[in-house]
This record gives sequence, C-alpha cells and structure tokens, in this order.
Amino acid sequence: MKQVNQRIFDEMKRAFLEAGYDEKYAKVGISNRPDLCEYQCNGAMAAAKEYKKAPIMIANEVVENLKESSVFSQVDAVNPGFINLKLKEEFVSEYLNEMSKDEYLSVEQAKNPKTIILDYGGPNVAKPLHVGHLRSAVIGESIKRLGRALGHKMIGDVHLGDWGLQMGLIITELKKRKPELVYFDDNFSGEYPKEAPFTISELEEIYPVASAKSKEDEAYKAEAMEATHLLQQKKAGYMALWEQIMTVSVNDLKKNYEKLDVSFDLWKKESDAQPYIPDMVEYMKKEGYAHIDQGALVVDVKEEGDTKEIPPCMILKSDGASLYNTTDLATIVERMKLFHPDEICYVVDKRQELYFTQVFRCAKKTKLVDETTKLQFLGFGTMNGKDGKPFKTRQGGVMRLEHLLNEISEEMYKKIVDNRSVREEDARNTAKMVGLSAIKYGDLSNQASKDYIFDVDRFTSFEGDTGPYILYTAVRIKSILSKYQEKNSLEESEILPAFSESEKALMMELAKYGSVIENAFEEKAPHKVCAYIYDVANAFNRFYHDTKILTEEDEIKQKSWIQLLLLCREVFERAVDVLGFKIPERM
RNA sequence: GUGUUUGUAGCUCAGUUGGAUAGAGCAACGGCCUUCUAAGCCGUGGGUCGGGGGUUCGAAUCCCUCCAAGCACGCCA
Repeated sequence: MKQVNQRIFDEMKRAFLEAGYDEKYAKVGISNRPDLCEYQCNGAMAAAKEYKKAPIMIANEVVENLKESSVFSQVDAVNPGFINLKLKEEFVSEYLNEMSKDEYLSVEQAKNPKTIILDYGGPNVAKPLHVGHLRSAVIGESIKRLGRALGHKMIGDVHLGDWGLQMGLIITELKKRKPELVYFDDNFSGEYPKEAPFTISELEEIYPVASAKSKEDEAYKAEAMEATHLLQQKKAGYMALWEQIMTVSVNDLKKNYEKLDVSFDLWKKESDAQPYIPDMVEYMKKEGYAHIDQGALVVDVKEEGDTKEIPPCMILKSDGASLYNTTDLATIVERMKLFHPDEICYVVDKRQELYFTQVFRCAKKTKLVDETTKLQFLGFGTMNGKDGKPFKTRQGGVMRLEHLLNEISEEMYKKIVDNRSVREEDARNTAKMVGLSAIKYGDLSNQASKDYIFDVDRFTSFEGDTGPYILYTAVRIKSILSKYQEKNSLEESEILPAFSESEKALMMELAKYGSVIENAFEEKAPHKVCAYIYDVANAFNRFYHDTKILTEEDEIKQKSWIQLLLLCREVFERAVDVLGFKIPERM
C-alpha cells in the first residue's frame, strides 16, 4: 500500500502543479520544529531561484491550493518561505485502519523481488564462536529479515572457513595424540567408524595447541602442511576424519547460532568452492585477464579515478597454490551458477574493504558476474570495551560468544527476580529473551560501519535507549490487551480519529512504519529500525501515561484505543522481529 | 609515506541527505504512584558540531586546508 509520506507528497505535488511550479519542489519532510508543525515543505525556497520570485509568494500560492485538502488540517506559509503542515486526524486514522488490515502492515512489497545472497557469519571450523563473530551474525541476520519484509529472496550463507592449514594442524595434532586411530592407518580398507574420535571441547582445545606448536616448530609446521596437502588430495583416512571434524563442529555452531536466534539458509563452506578453481584460473589465463607478476598470477584491477594505486588481485601464489582471493572468486562463480543472484552482499569486518574492492573489481572485469550483478561490501566496525579498545574478557583473553550470552542472561535473571515475583522457569526464560535483546539492540542501534563500545551495564539497563526498555514497553501493551480480553472480546472495529495530542503523536509514529522499513533496507541500516521503535516506545509511553484505557467508560473511545493497541503491538512485534529478537509475555 | 574512516553535551550515540532555536539516553538536580507494570512520565542545567577558510538566502551536513585518533596497504584469512 502507498506510504503516508508518499500520500502527503502527492498532495503537495498537486498543489505545486496547480500553482504552476515543478513538482520536484514539493518534497515534504518531518518537521524539525514540532512546536510549529508536524510536517514541513521547504520547496518554495528552492523554487525561488528558478522562477525568480520571492519564496514566500510561491509558498502562499501553494498554500492557497491546499485550503480544502483532505490530508492537511492546517497549512501555513511562513517567512522566508516555509510551508508548515498539520495532518487531518481523519487522514491519519484512516491510514492506520488500512494499515491494520494490510497483510504486510503497510510495507510495500518489491515489484521485482531480488535474489540476494547475504554472506555473513564466517566462523571457522573447530574454533569456537567469539565476540568477533557477533556483529556479522547480528547485523547480517537483521538485514536478511529486513529484505524478507520487503518480499526479496534473501539467501543467508554462513560461508564456513574450513579450508587451509587449520585442518592440517588439527589432523597433525590428533595423529600425535592418538596415532592408533584407524584414520592414520594407510593399510586400513574397511569402513571408518561413525562415531567421532573427539568431542567438540577436545576439538576446540586441539586447535590453539597445534597452532602454537606450528609457530615454534618448523618440522611440526611442515607436517601440518603435508597433512593439509594430503587432505586436499582426498586421502581416504583424512577425508573421513575431516568429515568427522565437520560434523562435530557444525553441530556445535548450529547450536550456538540458534541461541543467538540466527539462522542460515546455506551452510556452504570454502571447500565447496575448490572444484571451481581450476576452470576459473584456466579461463582467466585464456581470456588474457591474468598475467604473471613477480611470479604470482594476478589480475590488474586499477581503474581511472583511483585516488590510490590499488594492488592487483592475486589469483595464484608464486608457488602455484591458491589463496583466499581464489576461494572467494570461486565462491562467486559457484553462487552465480547455483542461484544467479541479483546481488551478493558481504557482511564482514570493515578492515577488509580494500581486499573486497580488489575481488569485486576482478570478478566484474573477468565477467564472473553479469554487469547488473551488484557486489556489495557491508563493512562493520570493531566491538570495543569500555576502554575503547577491542573487547576482551577480564583476563584479557578473547571472549567466547557462549560465555557472553550466559553472563548477560544471568545478569538479566537477577534483575528480573529482584523486581518481580516470578516463577523460576519463567524468569530464566524471560532472562534469555531480554538478554538477547540487550545484546542485539546494543549492537544494532549503532551505525554498523562504525566502531562501538559494548557496555554491558548500559545495554542491559531497563532505562533509556535499550532493548530491555523496548521490550518492557511492548509487554505493557500486551498486558493491557490480555486484561481487556479477560472481560471483553476483541471484535473487529475501527481506529477513530485521535482524542488527544499524545494519541495523535502515537498514531503518526505508527504510520511511519512502512517507510522506515523500506528506507532501512534501502540503506542496509538496521539502526534506523532501532531509532524508530524507540520513538514508538516513547510515543506509546506518553500516551499510556495520560490515557486510562481499561477504566474508560466511553465504550466507543475504549474500543478505538484497543484497536490502536493491537496495531501498536503488531508494529512492535514486526520491528523487533526484524531486529532479531522476541517479546516475552511478561517481564 | 600513501589512502581511507572517524571527530557533535562530562559519558554513549542520533541528526530525516542543504533548512527555522543541533537532538536522545546515561550521569546530576527537582516534581508525579489508593487507578492498565514508577523497569514509567513531566521538568531543569549542560554545546566555539575538532580548528580555520570558502560555496549561498541558509552549512553539523557540500568544497579546500590544518590538527588528532583508528584502520588498510600482493604471496595470512
């Protein structure tokens, strides 16, 4: 359905056209002077140049055409040429009624839905998730949900790091510890056991040990490289072992992402792209895209207008081996073949920007993707501690995601038990939900591209611009509705024009929902959804404060308010869902 | 060194793409609970928008320059 701001814009266009001015000047924005008006149009001042007329005169002429408007209740031209607007109560309430009935809650569905692959997550096999993985998961998940709200086909791919030396290291260390395993017996020809010879915690312990050893011990490193090589040659025992490692590791990752309420449509991995490499390299050579430079095979990606010399994109190292560029390019080849996406979007650390510019340019230049395929880099900043330096545990180590979640959930539990009398099980459950909201909202309310300070005390607070505050407000709404339902039935009825200022303010806020969602996706900016839902929460709490709904004797008013609350709840639920968390029944 | 990002209230952050008097939250202070969750609401104080130029009716926003901090710059991912 058509958005409020579009309807307002259309009405203003009409007024400009009728007055003989170009409609491009009819832009209407939300007022920055709420004491004067709700919406404003500054087009008269811009038009003054073209028409060589005083802005106030133009404004007056336009205002004249809005006297009988069904959209505006108040229209003023103010010096030097502002047009100040207030919306008709009926216009707003009618819009909300339409919105309530709309399946998509007024979010206009994409006319040409796009297929978009979202590359986020990026965990490594056999390594636990840590806080460094949090942002990618949280931001990526939100953008995926935003896109879906608009009807796009969003494909989330975890893009597992399962290739390279790390696997060789694990195999080598395992061989040292348990040489008797059949995987290391070259003469073994039977079926390998189904049961993995290690648990996830052993696996997680093995990697750092092996990694440290290889840095000190040359021979050990050589052995690991040999193991990596043999694995890539698909040596039977190693392949079987690799599969075991994958199974154990992926199961654990899935469990952890589930706790974060993050899910992927694809669990593809770097190794899946490997089969595409030989043909791709051959093609790049044959077409003359790639050439040898300092022994390595590279593709030049310099472009005119670069402010800095962009180094070429390396395809093969001087020893002929492939590297991460090769894998990423081959992954693009695979994705084009399997999904033919309109867009591939990478939610990764912003420090990789230059690297991705190289890869994208190379993919475009060598025509691995169509000219219309959009390759987008969505870099996010670092999550810092209160000291402004990268987030660490109290001991100074890397914080495991699991531990962070538990810590915050525990923190929440204490607060909930402190303030309310609730059943143990309910409190635990609620604590998890509220804790997740604290983490996700804390992250998403900042612009993704900037570094931000992860302040547990601030994020878990129930006051201010936080996830818990949003949920608290939503719970209030749910609570009123369920109390009302104890004595009344929720029959279909209409939202009436506002009875008070605070009610109108809330209504106008709700009406923005669709355009906020559309705009947030357009800019891939979940923080706009946070800012919006925070505004809604504030507007609701004001309304709540001066309106006693359940004790209202005028049934007509009460019914209208209940309808408004239903819509309000819906807006909360959908916005919160886009952000990736859920509203509990009580808090 | 080159490039790039950032710099807004004591702290953490917004700022609708050039509009009117730059906004929130936290922290500080003062009010409001026999009434739907006070985890709330209302109010007060707090700013050379890093500095300096420019563009124009009008700049936190666009251009130039300087200062400060972060990050990246071919065989790691």
